[in-house]
Amino acid sequence: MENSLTSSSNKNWVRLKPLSRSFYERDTITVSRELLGKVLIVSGNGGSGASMTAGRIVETEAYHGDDLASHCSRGETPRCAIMFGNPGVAYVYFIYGNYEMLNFVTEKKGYPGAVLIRAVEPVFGETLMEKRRRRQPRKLWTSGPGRLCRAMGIRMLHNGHSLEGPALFVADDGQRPSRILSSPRVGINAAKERMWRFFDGDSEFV
DNA sequence: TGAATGATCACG
DNA sequence: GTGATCATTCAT
Repeated sequence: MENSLTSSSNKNWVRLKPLSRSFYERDTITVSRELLGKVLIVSGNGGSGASMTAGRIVETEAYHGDDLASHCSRGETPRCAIMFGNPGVAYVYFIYGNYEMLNFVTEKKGYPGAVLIRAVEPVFGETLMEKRRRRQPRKLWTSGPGRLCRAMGIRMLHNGHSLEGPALFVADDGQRPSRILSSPRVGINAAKERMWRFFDGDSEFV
């Protein structure tokens, strides 16, 4: 017998299909909201063995071209060039000398947009997440953009990687948050009036 | 509350 | 080349 919510079988998550490019090729704010409740699935361990982790997205932030807080607010630079490119691609950057941040490129090619993934709830591969997050309590495994990248093995090598699978993708398993809330973005000084942080109001991981 | 830690970008 | 800044995290 398998319970779809509690089973630890890989197959439940592996069988999920990646959302297609068209999901991402839309308004960044729409994509930010619709990503809540979807499942992020990451496979591979930098060549050092098989691994898979999965987490339900519970917190996102929108960034786009007409936005003083965006990396692309002053036009195209080497780092943010990927935001001008194809949607449905990972934009990963390294910051504060320590942390990777995972984003998904949105909007039509030529207009820069991305969604920052700020928190997920672990749903698969928790043993591996715990190991990667060394002794931290469960709630600190994936609550925060740097933490979730650590827990799920997301590195700079994922920058530019397609989100149409199989190494890194998002899938819809039918679950949706019952309450979506919004607020100003975290750690941002510019454009504070924009309520472009979206989160699951019932999640303990935000 | 502040240190850690290194890539990025604007400037010249 | 230089220095200020940074979509953070963790320990004090």
